[in-house]
Amino acid sequence: MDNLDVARTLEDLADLLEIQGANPFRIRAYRNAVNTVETLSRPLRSMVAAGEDLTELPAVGKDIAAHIVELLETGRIGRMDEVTAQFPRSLIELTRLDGVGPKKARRLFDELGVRTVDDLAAALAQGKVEVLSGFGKKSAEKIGKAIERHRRRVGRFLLDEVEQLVAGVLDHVRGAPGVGRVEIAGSLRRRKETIGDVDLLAEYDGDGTAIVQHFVSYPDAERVEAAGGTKGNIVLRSGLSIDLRVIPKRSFGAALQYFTGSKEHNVAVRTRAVRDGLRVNEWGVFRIPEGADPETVGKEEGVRIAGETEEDVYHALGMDWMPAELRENRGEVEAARAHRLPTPVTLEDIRGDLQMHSTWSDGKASLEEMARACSERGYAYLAITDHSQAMAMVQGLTPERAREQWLEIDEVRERVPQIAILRSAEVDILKDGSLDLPDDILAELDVVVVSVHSFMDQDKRTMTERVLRAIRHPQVDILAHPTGRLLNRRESYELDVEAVLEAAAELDVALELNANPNRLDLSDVHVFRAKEMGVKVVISTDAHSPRALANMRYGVDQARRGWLTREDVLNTRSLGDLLAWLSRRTGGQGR
DNA sequence: GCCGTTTTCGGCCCGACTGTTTTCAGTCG
Repeated sequence: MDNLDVARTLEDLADLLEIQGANPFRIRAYRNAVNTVETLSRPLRSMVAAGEDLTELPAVGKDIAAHIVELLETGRIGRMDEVTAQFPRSLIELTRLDGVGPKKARRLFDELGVRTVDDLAAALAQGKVEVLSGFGKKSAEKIGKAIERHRRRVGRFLLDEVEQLVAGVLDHVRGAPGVGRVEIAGSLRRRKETIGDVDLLAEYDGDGTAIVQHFVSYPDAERVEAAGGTKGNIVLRSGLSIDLRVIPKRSFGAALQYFTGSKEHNVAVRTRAVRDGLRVNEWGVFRIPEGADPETVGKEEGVRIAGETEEDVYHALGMDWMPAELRENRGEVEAARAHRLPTPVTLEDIRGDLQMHSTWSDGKASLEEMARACSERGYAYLAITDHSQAMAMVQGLTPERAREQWLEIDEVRERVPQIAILRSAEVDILKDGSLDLPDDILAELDVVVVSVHSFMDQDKRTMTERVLRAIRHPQVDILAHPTGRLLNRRESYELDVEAVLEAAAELDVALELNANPNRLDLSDVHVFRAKEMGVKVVISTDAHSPRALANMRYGVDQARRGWLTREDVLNTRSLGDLLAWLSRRTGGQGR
């Protein structure tokens, strides 16, 4: 049971309490605790084992701390059992349907005995839903469509997919008559690894109905869900839902701040503002007059002190502006007030790419083409990391073929002298943690990258020991895609990431942040933890073609979400500094 | 249920849209 399991359980409990109709503030307390647990970099299990007091954690008090301890020790929470005796856990899934929240889920259960999405589909088919008071024909129709969508959609969208889908919509909205700035907000602006739906903002002074109408006329929109004077929503054929808000110029910064989120970040910002006698909403920052009842004060009443730009909004609250990637309520609000925000690494800081494949294994382009493509990107160095022999299906390198490849590297070095080509390989970590190439070959590589590609179903202890053994090998420099996850497709293998990070810190082995948008492995939370523990991170594309070298930016985005600065990322270093690090164990010899 | 520069009780972020209402509840972000 890791932190995410704990978070999921507490979240389920919050959802069930909401269906039960519990005090909304109690429900919020649970959700706040979920956020703490989700973004906690250290394992709760080891904190409990070390006898640490969980109530020290933000939003975790006596009761929730006890729930967590109980869950870790027994695998259950008594409070949860009480609630599920009354309301089945499957009701939570109902609330995931668009248009169905906790109140409707409860009424469907109480009045129709609906327990699952399938039950609900059956009840709809029998016409039982539309006759319930408060539901009606349109609601029933909407829920039916939500069920279809729910069944079709397996996961959230990947960043690169969303970018392609949104590009056309952006162009379309920018063509609306009289529209000013058009910006992306939401999780897409925060560069989250997966995206649920997209938020766009358009600047326009006046009645926004015409802009919204233009937006919802987008040719690839399969459905229009909403179209009012300030907001519209369309769903593309792919199932991606896109919101557009029309915002007057004086409020554009406040709206951008608000709709960028995250929700947790905004709650923290607004709570902060309330203490200073300010009200923050998507229309601006307002000073509420002394003695006024906040309940009766309108949305734009009081003295406007900010709103046109995001910078103004943060400054009005005594905070520094921060990049959107930091806005996850992981301490950035406090850091912004203390003027201690990190300066996140940028794409321009990257000096080289330390994982890519060529036609020597499963890459699509020759070694020379990859080198030239890296040079065109302005890099100072690259490492060619073809697979090792265990990956026989992709013609992984045997020791003999590795030596042949080095001859070609020598030739390409002469033809492409403007960039340093490092000898490397993505060496398989075999079942028992030994490496897939002999030591004499490893000794002649400039960079040794290791990774797991087989026996991914090993239990946690075995897998962790396997990886630890591999990185203890004195020639190893980088552990690639450390958890093996594929977003929306494959969970990470069982691995004690904390133990691996500890060992990596001690051994001075770097961990890769794989920039492929399907992987983004490490996660932002793991990246954050790596930084805390002083582990170096390498951002690599794992490119199998020149084109895929452009994925570097997704890795940089993820690194920024993990608060990494230029200094934390190994491949921002100059070639000389990188080589110096690579020879850390041989005392500057060889290479 | 949590929390404290309003500190151990009494607060807790805020607004838009939809559908079913006849003044508002529910959902969403």
